[in-house]
Amino acid sequence: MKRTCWNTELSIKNVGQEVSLIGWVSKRRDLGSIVFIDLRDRSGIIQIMVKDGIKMPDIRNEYVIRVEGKVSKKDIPNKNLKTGDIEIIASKIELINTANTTPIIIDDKTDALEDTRLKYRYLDLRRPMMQHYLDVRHLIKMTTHEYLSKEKFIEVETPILTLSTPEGAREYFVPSRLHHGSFYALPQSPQIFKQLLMIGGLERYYQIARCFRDEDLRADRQPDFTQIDIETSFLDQDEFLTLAEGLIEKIFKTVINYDVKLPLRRLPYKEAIEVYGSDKPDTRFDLKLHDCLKVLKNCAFDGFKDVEDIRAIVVPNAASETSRKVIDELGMEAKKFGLKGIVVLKFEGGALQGSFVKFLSSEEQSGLITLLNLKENDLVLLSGGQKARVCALLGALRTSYARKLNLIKPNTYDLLWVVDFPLFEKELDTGKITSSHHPFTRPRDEDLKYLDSDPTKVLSYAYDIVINGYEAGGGTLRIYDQKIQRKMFEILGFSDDDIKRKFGFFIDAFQYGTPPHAGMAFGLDRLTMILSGTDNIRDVIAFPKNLAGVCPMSGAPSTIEQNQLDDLGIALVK
RNA sequence: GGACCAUUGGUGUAGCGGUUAACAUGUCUCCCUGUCACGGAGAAGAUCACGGGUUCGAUUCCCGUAUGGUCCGCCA
Repeated sequence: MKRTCWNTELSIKNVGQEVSLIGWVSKRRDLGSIVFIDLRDRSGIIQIMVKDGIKMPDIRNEYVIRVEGKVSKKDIPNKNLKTGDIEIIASKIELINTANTTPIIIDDKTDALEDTRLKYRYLDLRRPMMQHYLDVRHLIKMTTHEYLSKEKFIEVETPILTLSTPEGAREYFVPSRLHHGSFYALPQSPQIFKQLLMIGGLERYYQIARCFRDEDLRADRQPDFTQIDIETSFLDQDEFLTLAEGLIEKIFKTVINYDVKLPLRRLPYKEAIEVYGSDKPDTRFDLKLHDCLKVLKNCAFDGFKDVEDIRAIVVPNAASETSRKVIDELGMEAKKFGLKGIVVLKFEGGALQGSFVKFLSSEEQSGLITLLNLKENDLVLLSGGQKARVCALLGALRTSYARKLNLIKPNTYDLLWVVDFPLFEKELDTGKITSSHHPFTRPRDEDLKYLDSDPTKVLSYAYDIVINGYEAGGGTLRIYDQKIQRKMFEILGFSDDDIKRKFGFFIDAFQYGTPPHAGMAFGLDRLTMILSGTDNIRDVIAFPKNLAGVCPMSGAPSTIEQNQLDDLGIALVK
C-alpha cells in the first residue's frame, strides 16, 4: 500500500509536497460542499480537506482510508494538534475498510468506564493516551537493554514451566499431561534460576521477565506482570545499588527528561515504618508520624493501658472541617487495620478539643501540644496498639490526607532506597516466623551473632527502591555460605526432607564454588505507571485482567472440555 | 475470607414512593464553502442489573444474588 510517511512526520516544511497517508477516520466535519476529515494513525492526527468535486466514498468514524493529496499551509492554525499549521488538500480518497459504530468514543476524553474499555480493549488501544503508555513502556525496556548491555549484562530467558517452590506468593499451576498428578508452576520470579546463572558463571544477567502470582489483585497489582530482573556476582551492596541507580537515572532521563539526583537517599526500614508508617513511604510530602508513647502511656484512657505503641499524625488546617461522619469513617478505617479505634483531637482556641480530652491531665495535654507543635485548627489522629498496626493505619491515613489536601505537587518524583529490612518477620496473629524477603537473603554480617539467640533482631542485606510511594523494585544480597543457608532453613522450620524435596538441586549447586551474588527486580509495570502518570496498572498493560482476575475481553479463565481434562488425568470436584 | 461504594438508551450521567424517566454524547436523515469539541433542523434508541419483600403503587425503600471498582487480609 502506498504510504509516503506517517501523519505527524509532516510539518510546515513539507508544504507543496504530494503525499499519501493511511489511517483511521477520527472525525468527519461535513460543511456541505467542503468536508474536513481528522485522519489518525499511530503518530497522531492530521486534517484532510476535501473540496467539492473530489469523489469521496461514504466516510464514517473509524473507517480505514488512504488519502492522496498536497500538503498545504493553514490560514488559522489549530494549536491543539501537532500538525495544526498544515492540512492535506485531498486529490483522491480510497476506502480500505468500513467499521461499525464503536461502543466507546475513540478519544482521550472518552467517557467510557474502564470495564467497557477493557471489553473492547482493541478499540481502547486506539486512543492516543493508551498508545503513549505503551510507548513509555517500550522506551523503558529499550533503555534497560541498552544500559545493561553496556554494563556487560546479558539477557537470558528462564523457563516459564518450572518447579513449584514453597514460601512466598501462591503459585499458578499447569498440569502435566505426560505425568498425571504432577504440575509445573509458573514462576513468581526467576529467583532460583538467576542465582543458578551466577553459579553458572554468567556474572551479570538480566531479563525482562514475566512473573505470575496467584494472589488477590489491586489497582497496582496484576497476577501476570513483568519485571526487569537483574543478578550480579562479586558486588557488595553499595556497588550494586550504584549500578541499579544508574539504570533508574538513565530511564528517567530518557523517558521524561528528568534528572534524578544520585546517590539516592537510603532510609532504614525501621525509620520508614516509625516515621512514615510504611516500608514504601511517599516522601513527596511531610505529615510524619510522632511517637507519643512517653507522653500518653500513663493517661487515664483504658485503651492505651500497656500498649506497645502510641503514635499520631497532625493534619494541618483540617480540624474545622472534620465532621462527626468523618470521625466515624476514621474509626472504621482503624478497624480495618485490626485496631480498636482511633482518637480524634482538634486544636482549637489554643486548646485540645474532643471527647478524649477528659482522659488527659493538663500536663499530658501540654506535653502533647508541645510534642506535636500544634497550631490553630490542626487535626490530631492518635492511635495505640501493636506497633505494626498503629504505623500501618497512620501511614495509610497520612497518604489519604495528603491526596485530599493536595499536598503532593504534580510532576515531582521522590526516589529513595529503603534498606536494612529485618531478615524475618513475625506474623501478627500467629507469631510464626517467616522470611521477610525470601530464605536466600543474606543476613548482615554484624547481626549474625543474633541468628541463634533472637533471629527477629537480625537485619538483612535487602533493599527496595521506592518512588512516589510505590515499591518500584527490590532485591537482596544472597547467601552463598552453605552453613548460613542451612541455619536459615532451620530457623524457618524446614526439615531436611523439605529442603531436599523443595530446593534439593538448588542447595546442591551451592557446593561447587558459588560466587557472592546479589540482585533485584524492578516492576516494569509500576515504573511505567509512575513515568506516565497513571495510578492504574491496567492502563500500562495492553491486555490486563480486572480485579477478579478475569480478562473482560476474552473471558479468560474458562472451563475446558471433558476430553481435555481426561488428557490431563484431572477430575473436577463438585 | 472481609469492608465500603456503584449498576438507569450504544456510551457517560441526572432523577424520584405515582414522571410522557431528564441531560450530554454517539447514531440516522436533511441543510450548510473554512471547520477543527463545527453549526442548524428533525428522528430513532431504556424490561431503570437480576430475584424476592414492604406498599394501593417500587426504577426509587428493604433483603438476597450477580457484575464492576477501591481497600483490608494476602502479595518471600
